[in-house]
Amino acid sequence: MKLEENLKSIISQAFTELFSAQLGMQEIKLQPTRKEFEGHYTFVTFPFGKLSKLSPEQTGEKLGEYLVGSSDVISAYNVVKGFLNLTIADPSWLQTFASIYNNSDHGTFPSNGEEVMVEYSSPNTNKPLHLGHLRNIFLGYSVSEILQARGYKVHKVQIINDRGIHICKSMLAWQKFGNGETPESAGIKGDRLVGNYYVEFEKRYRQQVAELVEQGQSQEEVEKNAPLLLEAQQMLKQWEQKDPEVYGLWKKMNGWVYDGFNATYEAMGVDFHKLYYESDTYLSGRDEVFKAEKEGLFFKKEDGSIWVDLTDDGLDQKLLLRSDGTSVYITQDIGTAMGRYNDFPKLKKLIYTVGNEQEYHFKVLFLILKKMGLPWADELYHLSYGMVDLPSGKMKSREGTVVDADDIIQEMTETAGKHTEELGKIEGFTDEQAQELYRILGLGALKYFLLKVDPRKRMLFNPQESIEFHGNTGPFIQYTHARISAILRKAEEMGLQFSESDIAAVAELNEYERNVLFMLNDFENKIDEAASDLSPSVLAQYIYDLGKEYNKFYAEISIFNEPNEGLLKFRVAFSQVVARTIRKGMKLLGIEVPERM
RNA sequence: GGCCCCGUAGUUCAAUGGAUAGAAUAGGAGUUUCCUAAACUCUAGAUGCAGGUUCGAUUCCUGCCGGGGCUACCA
Repeated sequence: MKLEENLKSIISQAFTELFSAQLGMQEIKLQPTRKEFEGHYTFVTFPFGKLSKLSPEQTGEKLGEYLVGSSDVISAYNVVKGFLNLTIADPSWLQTFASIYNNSDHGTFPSNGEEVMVEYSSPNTNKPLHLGHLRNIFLGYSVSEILQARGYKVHKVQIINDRGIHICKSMLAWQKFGNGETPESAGIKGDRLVGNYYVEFEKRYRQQVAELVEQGQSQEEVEKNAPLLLEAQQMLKQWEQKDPEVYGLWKKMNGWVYDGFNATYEAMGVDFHKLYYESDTYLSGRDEVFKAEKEGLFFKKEDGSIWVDLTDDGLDQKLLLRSDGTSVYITQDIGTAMGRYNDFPKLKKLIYTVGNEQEYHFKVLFLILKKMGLPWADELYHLSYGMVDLPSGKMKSREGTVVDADDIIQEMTETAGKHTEELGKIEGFTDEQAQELYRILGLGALKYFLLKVDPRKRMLFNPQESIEFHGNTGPFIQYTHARISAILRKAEEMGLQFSESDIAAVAELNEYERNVLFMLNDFENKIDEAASDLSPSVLAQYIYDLGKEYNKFYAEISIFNEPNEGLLKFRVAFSQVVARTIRKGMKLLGIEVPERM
């Protein structure tokens, strides 16, 4: 039985015997004892005065006395006000350690038979990926990993916004202002090439608008009627009619973009099981809306446009189909959601990883689907995250303050290389090994930085200072792992083999060992918490704390100076479990961990 | 205007209604004969304001002040 379960059942039993009161295991909450007090687990007695008919202090005393007397799991207790602090006996810790050591699946839950879909990334094809996408991508990937460890079957998907006026703008600019260059001929990534033409279009368009305004036309008028814009709109119509030339160009340029995106995804170490393309789905949802309108769920205005009225739910009226019968964004989303439950009928949850500026959109979407009576509408979830700000404020493409994803990954890698070389850490590394290490460190720093913050909150990213490699960072954890790996290598050379009987040689644990064992024992709880909150930050903080505590142990204890061979073996095995837990935890954040650095 | 989110050390972030509000950085002082000093040990420093709910509030409620977002027949 797990340590905490065991404690809870003993407490429950104590209530029955001492106070003739029934207290279910679920009502018993244990929290880690604060550092400044003696003990490991704390039971708060304030709420149970009614059951014990005693003051909180007296309740604590009675319970503590009973617990120490009736079980050898608890070796001591103390009461401070309404807090009963319980000290776990070393043999119980050692027993806990043995069971974790022997369970190589520690940190992986058995399958729960449920399927979930996580949508993330979902870029437009007219712009390269930027810092904001990175938060999205790392978050979506990590959440997927966490849910999988928690026992779900996870489908990672993205929807690619591959059609629309924006891509036509890039295409038009490439046709009119380009020289027929390709990613190969220009020597740049395809997504950036296409993005450059989008920027080119916007530049020329603004130029044209300015010229026309100068000639006396009104700004508002011109913005809608500038010849360049009309041309782009014409192109979109041709695309919709599958005009061979336009369609061919669209395929070609999107192909470039996908090659570019894939290179970036690969560099980031993320993947997808299935891609949805908006060009396949943009017509879906229309029929359903028509149907629902006939059933009276939606209403039609005189001009023929179809709307949903959400004023009863505290929201507005929302357009679903234009007067000409064409779809808007949300109509497509209705269709794609239905399509997904069609593709995967067993889906339990559908999670959309999308920035919090779209909270209103998803609120409306989910409400509409619910009104349409879809049984799974309650299982839709918007995994909303805050923007990534720069010290200069918000990223704005117009002001050229957007931080490009490829650039930042490269910068981080270079910074990692610089630090590593300064510290003289790459002795014995080949060039390839060194480059690989820099990649792992740079990417690890970046991922950890973006994931350690509560996803819902807006956060600040300072590219100038780059990312610190000290303190609460990815490289700190990676470093800890590399240190432990060195110990394990040495232990292997010495031929040290831990077996459970070595535990007998451990007379007493030290403070660090107890703290670390407490945390190791808590690993699965943290995964569970991260999975139910859909928040990798919980886990990131946990791994950092674990690494920090181990570093204290490391600074204090000279493992190989230990004359007691059983104790030595225990400490090696202990280190081994910490390393394993760090690796597993970091994997759930999508972060690789080196053996040496 | 309406709706939503956020205000915590100089800075970046923590804290299922629980104890003396934690870390990390930056500042000050230390620790390398020994398993990797990207480490460790001291030290100094914070809940926007005003009420309420209760044994107890950073957390829940109300008002105010500050910051951001959404509120398109764009995607």
